Amino acid sequence: MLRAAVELFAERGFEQTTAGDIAERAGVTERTFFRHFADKREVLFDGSETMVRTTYDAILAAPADLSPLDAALAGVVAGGGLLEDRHDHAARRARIVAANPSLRERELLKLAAMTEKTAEALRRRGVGEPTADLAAHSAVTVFQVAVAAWVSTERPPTLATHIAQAAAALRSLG
Amino acid sequence: MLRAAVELFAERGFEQTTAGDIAERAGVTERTFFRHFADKREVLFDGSETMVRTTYDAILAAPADLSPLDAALAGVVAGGGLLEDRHDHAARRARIVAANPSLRERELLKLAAMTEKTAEALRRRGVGEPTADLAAHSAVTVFQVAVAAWVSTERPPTLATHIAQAAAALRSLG
DNA sequence: ACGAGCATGTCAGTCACTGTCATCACTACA
DNA sequence: TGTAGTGATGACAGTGACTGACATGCTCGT
Repeated sequence: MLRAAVELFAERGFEQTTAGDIAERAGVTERTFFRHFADKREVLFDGSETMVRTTYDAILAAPADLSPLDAALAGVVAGGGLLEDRHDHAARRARIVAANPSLRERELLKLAAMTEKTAEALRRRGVGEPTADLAAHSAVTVFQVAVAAWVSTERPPTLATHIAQAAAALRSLG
Repeated sequence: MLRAAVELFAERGFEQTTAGDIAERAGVTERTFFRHFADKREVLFDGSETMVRTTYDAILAAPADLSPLDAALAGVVAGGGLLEDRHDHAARRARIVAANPSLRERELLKLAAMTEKTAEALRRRGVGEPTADLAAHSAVTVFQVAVAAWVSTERPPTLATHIAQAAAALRSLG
């Protein structure tokens, strides 16, 4: 079902694929498609819940002496680890998402969820209100920029490397 | 039409208001509603195009010796200036948006557009690729955090003040 | 008066998504 | 072994967001 959707999106594009098309190729009914995915877009964001949780847990598990920003970055490195061995799939997916505004929208919502959870984790580490928010935003921004660079490279270094580079660039903003 | 929509959203909520309802209260047809707004959500993001352009222009007009981040911040201060004397309206709008995930989504898309335009302006100032992206993201994050704080206060200081505070907090992240 | 252009109304159609009910496989348990 | 409960699926009808096509009326320059 998930595979059917990605195939069709890649072949005809997102808009040109109806929920019925996906269901048909997957051998189920349109109705059951919507029982598994809240809406058509969600198909492309299946693992995001897991990634957010991984990030959250990693922040709580990080050494207590890390700065808020470093703890948050440790989190997104852990979350990004889930993508590490799926570069091809991530790149294909990124191409589909980039081609459709409503999918970009959904992606931004997922990243916002990641930001919120990251801030929450930082707060549980005792970080104060405005700092937690800003550090979370910064870390997720780094993640976003790093992923974009990572997927747009043919035979890239690890995503973690990209994250480290982006983080360094961020710090040198002054 | 715009007023009709905001009223209805505030009264019954976004989902409980159909496009037909809005059109009816505005004294037009549903069809003409969709001629003026690309979709139902766009009603709440009417001025965003203007704000982005204002931000963009301000960055290009900023003193040449400002750092990338400072130039970007000058931009969002100028963009935010458009809201300065509409605090009540902004707060009402923020409440509606916060209550609906699909509206949050759209808001994030608008902020992403602002980020992109900001990065583009920085590049036109000669800022390099990764730096421009990160500075733009940081400035828009500051803007976002500042607006959130601004609208949630009864008789707040200016939005510009909030932006300055958030920017200071960002810099002290290390 | 006349034609161009532009906003609006009308109508039919597509598609995302939802509520409801029936069916069917599987499991627990008497 | 029979049976009641549970969960996944199918079938079907309905709502509402949006679109395309065509007709009508208004305004403005000539």
